[in-house]
Amino acid sequence: MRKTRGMQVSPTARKVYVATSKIPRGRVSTYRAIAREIGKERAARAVGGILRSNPWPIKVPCHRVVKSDGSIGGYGGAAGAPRKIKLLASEGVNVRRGHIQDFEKVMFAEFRSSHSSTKK
DNA sequence: ATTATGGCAAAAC
DNA sequence: CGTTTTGCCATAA
Repeated sequence: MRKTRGMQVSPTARKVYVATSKIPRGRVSTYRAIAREIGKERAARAVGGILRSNPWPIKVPCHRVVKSDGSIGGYGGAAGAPRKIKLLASEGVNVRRGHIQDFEKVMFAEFRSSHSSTKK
């Protein structure tokens, strides 16, 4: 993502937004997967909090982030869920009874280019 | 600095 | 499957 003049977020938040932006259209990822990607495996909850105050609702597709059990998760307030479902549906991801259909197939977690960087 | 609060998760029932 | 703990971490107040 390009740097936005005058807008600054904490380093953690920045990583979250960057990772989220990598989720392709028609796929979804999870709060936990993102937490792992940013190097804080147990910060799934914090990731949710960060996405909640997403400064770039369009550039950062926070609607593509769901819970690790495939259930829909939140979006905006309690009234946001239906909106999230609709957005996903418009990208080809369907939701039934509160969870993502074929979750395992649309799940995305390969943020880093596949060449395993086992060490750094 | 300290406390409270979540767009969560895993385990225990 | 569902609900209830318990743990975790970044924010907001």
